[in-house]
Amino acid sequence: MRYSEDHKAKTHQLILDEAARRFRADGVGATGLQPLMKSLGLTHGGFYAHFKSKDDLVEQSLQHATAQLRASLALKTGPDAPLSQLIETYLSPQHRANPGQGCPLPTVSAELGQKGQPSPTTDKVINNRLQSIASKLPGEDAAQQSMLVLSAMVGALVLSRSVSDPALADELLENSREQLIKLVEKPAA
Amino acid sequence: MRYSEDHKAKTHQLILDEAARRFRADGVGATGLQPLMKSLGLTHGGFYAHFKSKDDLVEQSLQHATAQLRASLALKTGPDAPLSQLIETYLSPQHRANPGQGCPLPTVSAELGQKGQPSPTTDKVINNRLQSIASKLPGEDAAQQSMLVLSAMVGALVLSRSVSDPALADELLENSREQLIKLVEKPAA
DNA sequence: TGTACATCAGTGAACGCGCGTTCACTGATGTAC
DNA sequence: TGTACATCAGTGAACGCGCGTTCACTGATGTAC
Repeated sequence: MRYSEDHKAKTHQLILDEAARRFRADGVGATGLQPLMKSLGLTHGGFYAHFKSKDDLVEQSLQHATAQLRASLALKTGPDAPLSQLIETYLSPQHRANPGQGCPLPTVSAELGQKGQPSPTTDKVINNRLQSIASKLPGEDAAQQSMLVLSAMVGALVLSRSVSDPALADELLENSREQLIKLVEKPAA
Repeated sequence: MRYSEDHKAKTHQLILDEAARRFRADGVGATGLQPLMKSLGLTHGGFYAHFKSKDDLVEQSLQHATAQLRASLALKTGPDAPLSQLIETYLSPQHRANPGQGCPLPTVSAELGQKGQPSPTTDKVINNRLQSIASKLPGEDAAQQSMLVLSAMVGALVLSRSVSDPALADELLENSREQLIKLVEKPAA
């Protein structure tokens, strides 16, 4: 059957949306193309009309997730929001509970890095975040400090999601958040 | 063939050693039991004389890695070494380059957490680390601060390993290390 | 306006592959007599 | 001391399964005449 002009582009976006969500929520390795396509009401064979390979989809999903996230962040908090607000959002229970809609660094990027297949897109995402953080930090070593801040943000999310005791998960998230905010508001001399 | 009395225990340890290394270096999902046993000169069928399942091996490997790490850390740095030394070791190029011998939190625990199958052993490892860090921190909120410190340590390692540009990987590791040491030596009021 | 043809997103069977797990079997050595 | 038997760590074929990928095919719609 032949479809309307923009039909293929729409399907392409549907696959990308769902893949970006699943890759972050369940992991790249644990996400099969067959179940993915089936959940969209499609058969798996058609996948290769849209993407060259699974690796291609992973790469595009990573970029897609980044673009989505930037857009949604721009809505919630303006570009000149204070750093504490960014930390508050990043280390929120909502973000922890919804990896599929969240930052790909603790999920997709970490998984690719562990496999020894890091993507240059991860570098871009990190550099972007670092710039954004550094621009909100006072002092001469804002660039250096921004790396510590980003590490703490990603690490707290990873740890909070790795733990089996919900109380410990909450503590890790809350204390990291509060201590980090305290740090960026009262930087050490 | 029948073997000497302690032969089975030795084989058990060999499997555990190699599994603990591979799970951290390559990931749990990417480590097959067949290649694992073959690399030890054994056939895969014999695996189930030693472990109930792959999940059982994962759990035991996580505990094994933790015990190994505690022993090697006790050798390198005494229990009353300053926090800066612990950070220096954790965020060293050596640790980043050798996940198979390193801390399981950024590797195995993170992977299990992402899959939604966190192990209580992870909780124990984290609690242990937090206590060790907090005991070396001054001030009343040492327990709260220790969570930020551990988050930063794990996050810096994860990010540094996720990046494709070696220069950026070095920067992330070095700056996180230096800024974190600066923080714990000159805590904010 | 009506008919023949081209297009191409999507179909679904099939491919080889590696996975975790099972199981009947092997055979060198320890034990019993 | 010599022989028959029990033990059991390790063997290797086989199981069903889901994976990524390929490919000949379908059929509704747009285009050409």
